[in-house]
Amino acid sequence: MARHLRPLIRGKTISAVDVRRARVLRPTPPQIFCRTLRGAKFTGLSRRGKYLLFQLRGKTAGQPISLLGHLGMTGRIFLAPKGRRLPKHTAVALDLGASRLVYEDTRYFGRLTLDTAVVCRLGPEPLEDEFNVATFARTLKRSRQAVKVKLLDQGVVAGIGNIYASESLFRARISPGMAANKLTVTQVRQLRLAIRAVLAEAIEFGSTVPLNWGGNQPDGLFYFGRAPEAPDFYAERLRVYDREGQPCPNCGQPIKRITQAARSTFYCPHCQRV
DNA sequence: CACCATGTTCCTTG
DNA sequence: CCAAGGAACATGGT
Repeated sequence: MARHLRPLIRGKTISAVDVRRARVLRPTPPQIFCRTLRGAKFTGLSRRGKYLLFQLRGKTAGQPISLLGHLGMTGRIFLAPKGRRLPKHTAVALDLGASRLVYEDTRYFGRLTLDTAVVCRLGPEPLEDEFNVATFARTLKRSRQAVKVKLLDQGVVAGIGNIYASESLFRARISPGMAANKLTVTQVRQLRLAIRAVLAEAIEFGSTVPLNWGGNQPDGLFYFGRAPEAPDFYAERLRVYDREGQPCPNCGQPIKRITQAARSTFYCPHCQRV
């Protein structure tokens, strides 16, 4: 998403701010949000974990502004022509001249805010050098929680959600119920590599999906891999997630579904025994 | 009607 | 102080 949007918004100036659901700005007050962004210019866009970090320069003093975005479970951010009708669950629309940057979110779980405090609580970036075996092992040693549940903790390593937690453990052949502090160093090493491979592949997949939703596109959520326009070979992209009862791609035994911390976990009981 | 859903944060309990 | 579990948030799909 960051790679897709970066070139589209760079250099664009916000001429008007339309907030339709103030909830997604939390905790920034709507007034502050609008006043800060009106007249500001986009200078860059980066990502940290699941967060998008928009960089801008303010209207009056050209002061640097950080705008933080999170898509929650159902959020989408896209550029649409000004004339087009906004989708039903549009939370914020930023006027950029001929086009608009639209943030829409059916469930309004996501955020678009000036408060960037959450990013300093995030663990290492999984694809950077800071995510190393020593740190990862030390963090896991401190917890008796099931490793699957621990992977959802963004303070351990940033950016793994419920889908890729199951996928990573399957790839590492580790049982999701295993206590985090019981993993051997070999398993920690395998898990780290699995996480990297799974996420790198997911980003690669994302780059093949057209993200130019304009409200008239299918409701594809690109990271779920169900966008109808996605290339065919990605149908098999997720090996265990949402595949209860289907044969394991390794051994053919049926994939199981269990509940951990009130979330679904999918795994192969044969391939992931320890 | 019941149950499920890609995420985070707050509250309670230990 | 921390860990862990559960509810809450809000809407839509099956």
